[in-house]
Amino acid sequence: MPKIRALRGFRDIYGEEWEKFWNIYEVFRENLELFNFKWIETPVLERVDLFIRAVGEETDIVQKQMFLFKDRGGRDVALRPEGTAGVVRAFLELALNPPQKLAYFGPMFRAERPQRGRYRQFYQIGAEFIGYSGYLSDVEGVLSAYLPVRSLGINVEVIVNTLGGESTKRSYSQALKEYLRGRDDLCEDCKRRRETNPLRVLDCKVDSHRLNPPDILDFTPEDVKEEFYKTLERLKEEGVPVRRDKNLVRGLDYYTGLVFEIRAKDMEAAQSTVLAGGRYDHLVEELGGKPTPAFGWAAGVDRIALLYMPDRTRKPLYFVVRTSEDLKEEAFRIAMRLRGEGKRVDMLHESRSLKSQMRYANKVGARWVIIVGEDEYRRGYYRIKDMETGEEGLVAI
RNA sequence: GCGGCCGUAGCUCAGUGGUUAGAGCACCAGACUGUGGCUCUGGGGGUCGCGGGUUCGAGUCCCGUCGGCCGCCCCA
Repeated sequence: MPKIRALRGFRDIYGEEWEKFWNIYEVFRENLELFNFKWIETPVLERVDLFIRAVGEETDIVQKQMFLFKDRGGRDVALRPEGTAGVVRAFLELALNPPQKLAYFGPMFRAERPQRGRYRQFYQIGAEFIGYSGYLSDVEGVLSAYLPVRSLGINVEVIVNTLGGESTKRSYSQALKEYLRGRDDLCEDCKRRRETNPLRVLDCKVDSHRLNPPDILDFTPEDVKEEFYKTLERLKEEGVPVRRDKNLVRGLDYYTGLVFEIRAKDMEAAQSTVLAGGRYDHLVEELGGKPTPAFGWAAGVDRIALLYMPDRTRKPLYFVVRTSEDLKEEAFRIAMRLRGEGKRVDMLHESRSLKSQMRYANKVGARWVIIVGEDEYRRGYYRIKDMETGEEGLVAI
């Protein structure tokens, strides 16, 4: 029989990596608890219109990366490519009153070409501040993202920029196009991009262009600009390693104001962005709610797992072995009794020689081996061996 | 979606078109029978990713396909 393999870009998360995922989630959970977040789990499958409206018709995510199909009722559905749309939909559907801080953790799906730190099913931890406006909520939003990452001990920097607002975005985009048209020293990709997606030219990896494009801040209203500077200052005061990059842009249409990325310093550029987000003041309205300001971010768990080394402190392992198969039941009883005392205990069930059981106990890292032996058992004892010192002692059953 | 590199044992890999495809590690079992690690000995395990083609003969050459990595695109 030919083996059935996982689909391209889909994978099994197992053992040590699963442990990492869970630890990363725990650290985020503890940190978000400090901000009084509520947790929410929304469906993996939604009507495709939700994402078209939320993420943007013209984005690559919607144009070519969604897993799309018709369900049995003929509805057009999609596996969620990101988390914000579903959370905002739920916010409206559950008729929650703003303000709300909602956090989530789960798989997202995008049909991209997979590579390291990029999978077709990937995991995000995200947080949404719905019904929050003002620069302090921008500050709180970035802090709620930075603190958990810092707790994980990852060496990062925070990069921020502002998109100013709807009208700013448009007029800036126009000005940028005109600026780029006048240049013939761009790479081939950028020459194409300057018409289709001029903002993208700004973070082109080919830095030989030596561009000096117009700054979006010059197109931003004074009050928004002031708040942006205040945000930057407050973040520095809070000890966040933050800097502005006027070329930072985000791929989702719904962002309106502050945008930010958290980048790992010890990682190749392709995987270095481990978390990103920003302000989206029009999305709630776009999905049929009242005008509601909001801010959110999502962390890429798969990428964080590449950087995070857990200080795994598991309980020491007790391993129960027996000298003959007749004592298997008794060994099992002892194992369960120790588990009842909260100890981590394991044993083999197949019949193997004592030597083989010992070898196995050693391999799986047992700290202590409980030896259930015939002689001792008759006298009402079992033997306990310290696998580090080799010392043995008798314990009454 | 585009381009490049790659695919041989569980893992890392070797294998000038020519017998029954190898190594190290890992695994299993023994080494004067109730005790792990070290050493020694032995053993199991491979449709050479999959499918075609060329050839007397293909792991080796060609095509396709699937998968991985890297770059692009894009993004967490």
